[in-house]
Amino acid sequence: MTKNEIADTLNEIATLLELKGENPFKVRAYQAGARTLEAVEEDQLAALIAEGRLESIKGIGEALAQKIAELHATGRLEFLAKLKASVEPGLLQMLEVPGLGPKKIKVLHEKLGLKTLAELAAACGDGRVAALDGFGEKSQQKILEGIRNREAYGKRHLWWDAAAVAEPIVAGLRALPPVSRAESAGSLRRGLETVGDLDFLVAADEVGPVVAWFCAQAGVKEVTARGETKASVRFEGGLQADLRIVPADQFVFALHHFTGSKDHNVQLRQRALARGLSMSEWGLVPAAGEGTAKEKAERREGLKAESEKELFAALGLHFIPPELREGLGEIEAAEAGELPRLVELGDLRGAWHNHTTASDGRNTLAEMAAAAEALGWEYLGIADHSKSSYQARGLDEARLAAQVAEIHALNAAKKFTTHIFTGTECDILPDGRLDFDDGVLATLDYVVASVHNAFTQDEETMTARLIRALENPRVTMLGHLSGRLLLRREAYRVNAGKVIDAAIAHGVVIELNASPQRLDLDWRHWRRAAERGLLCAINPDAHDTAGLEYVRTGVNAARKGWLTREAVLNTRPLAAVKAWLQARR
DNA sequence: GCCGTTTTCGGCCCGACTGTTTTCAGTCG
Repeated sequence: MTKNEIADTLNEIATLLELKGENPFKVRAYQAGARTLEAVEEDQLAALIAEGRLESIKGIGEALAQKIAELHATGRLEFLAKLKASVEPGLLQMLEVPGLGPKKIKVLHEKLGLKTLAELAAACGDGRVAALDGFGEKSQQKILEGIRNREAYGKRHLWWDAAAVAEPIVAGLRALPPVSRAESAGSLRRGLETVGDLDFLVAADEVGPVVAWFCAQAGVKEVTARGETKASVRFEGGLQADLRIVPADQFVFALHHFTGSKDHNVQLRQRALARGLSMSEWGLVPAAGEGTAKEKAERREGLKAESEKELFAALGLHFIPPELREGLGEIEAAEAGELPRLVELGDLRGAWHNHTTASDGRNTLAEMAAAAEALGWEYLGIADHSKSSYQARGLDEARLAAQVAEIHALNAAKKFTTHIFTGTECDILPDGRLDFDDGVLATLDYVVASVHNAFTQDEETMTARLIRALENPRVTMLGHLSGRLLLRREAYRVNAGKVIDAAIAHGVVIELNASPQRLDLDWRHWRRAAERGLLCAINPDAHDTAGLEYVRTGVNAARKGWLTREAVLNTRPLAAVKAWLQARR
């Protein structure tokens, strides 16, 4: 196991112990051990284990050292297996309900004998929860809402998670002998922030082996449909996937159809009709004449298209990238030849909002720098939390100064080709002041300002708070403007339009936080904001080396927001970025 | 479970907010 996987395991133990009502300091010892481990470099960990010197690390004693060594060597832990077996799995799910923590769950379990979310919902429904000591009407209502939200949200999945499932499937389909083409379609292909189910489209001259492979994949829990041209399966995680198999000459039409969106398709079909054509998943055929579109397509009366580009061209349009197909004016723009040249993943040369083990990150500064170099980035910004974010081990002035010195030394040593910028993710305090004073901020290359507390302020207060922060000339960019967590937490109340106006007025960048669960500021704002001069930074908000790759979802969202390379600061080369930051100081 | 010239037990431990409470416990970031 890697150090971060071991740390995950220690945290899992902590959660289980907490649910069992263990000594809270023991729980904290496991959590502290996990954090300590993250701050160790991977090869250093292997050496410490080999030399039996794990216990020389502060925070790791005899018990943790033994468990870490066992996990490192075998990836398994008997202690954890037993612990897991002794805790009802339903109780772990209850932890995901907002407002429920280990203490309350323990009470619900012991006093009412509740073991599952369904039982909990029922107990809320008939008032048994409100009657418990320490609970009341409001708690009961909040729990019920939480469970219902969870059910509603549970139908969708983060794009990142869905893509991780879909990509090996597309690769697997393409490797099958009868398959000439395979793509995923639907909202996944359009790069939407959440995905309902997966759609796969295949061109193949033989159906049987493709359906058989699809239904027999690892992770398939249930085959819900299995027909001549179509199959549906459900995976362990609840994700549903549909497979459609078409003849090669229908592939392009079907791909376009199943990519959607519905609005886009409706508009495009209207356009086709106005030109005497009928468009469907079967093909693009003359609207008049004998038979349905399907029959005409089968008689090969329609357009032959090898690519979507040809399909759009037949309707007098430039190619519309899938991300833009939301029925929000892309057809008009394609007709006028005014589609933007959208930013691409390969345009990015770095990013700013990233964490290290100094605050709540899980990889050290050197590990993050090495990972950025491996991605070919010219620069990497380090923006660890500021002191008020106590829970994230935010840095105070002294620790920040030490980190700045460490970064300067790293740059001077030229160990990595990637230049490291010094920054902070500075808390915006409830009144709009910043967590560090200007003198401290002036020692940094840049400042990301973000809200991490007092989420319940009213819209006017929150808007004024953000604008006050933007008025500080030391602020370079605004972090995750709305604070939303997709499928988990709504945005706080804020007038995004006014905040965007203020950012433009003060020359402050707004980040497109590319963390798969944030994608904040939402792509729906970007087109108009960028037209009015707002500059974007696609920031991964990485908390470990793998997290740097979140820029991929960020680019999806940026493309959905019609952003060009010019609108995104981190497409600029190092020298240009240095000059830009210098000019703002 | 970890730590220690307070050295083998007793302390470890942020602050705001919410909802439940007559003074606080639990949750959350």
